[in-house]
Amino acid sequence: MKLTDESKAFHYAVYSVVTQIPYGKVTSYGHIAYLIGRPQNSRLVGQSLKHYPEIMRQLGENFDIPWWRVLSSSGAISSRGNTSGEILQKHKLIEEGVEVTGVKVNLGLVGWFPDEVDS
DNA sequence: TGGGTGACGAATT
DNA sequence: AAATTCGCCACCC
Repeated sequence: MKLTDESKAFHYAVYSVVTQIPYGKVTSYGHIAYLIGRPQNSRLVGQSLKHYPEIMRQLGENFDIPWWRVLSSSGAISSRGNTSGEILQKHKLIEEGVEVTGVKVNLGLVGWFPDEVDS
């Protein structure tokens, strides 16, 4: 995974937003893309989270981020081919008091969709 | 370099 | 309510 200056900026922006999601709340890939001014790049937000351990290493950062608070716009835990990551995400959410029925959460209840965030 | 891909989203069945 | 369809676009061969 190679990082250009451009993609580094993107990843930093993503992580800045993800770290601001409150405990017990969730948001969507698309809303993160919106908040960082790249509304057409929701898929790239997913890729960023998928590879975040290596990306953070390459960026020289070592903090962890609450990736489990990011869901699809329908409130469902996104499928990624193997179930272990999804199971873990569900457990992490339940752990912080979020009700998960099947793979879904009630966004009206625990959704976090601000119009802007701190930069 | 062109085409397949995807932790997506909105609209449409 | 759930599955399909289609648009999207950076990334990676």
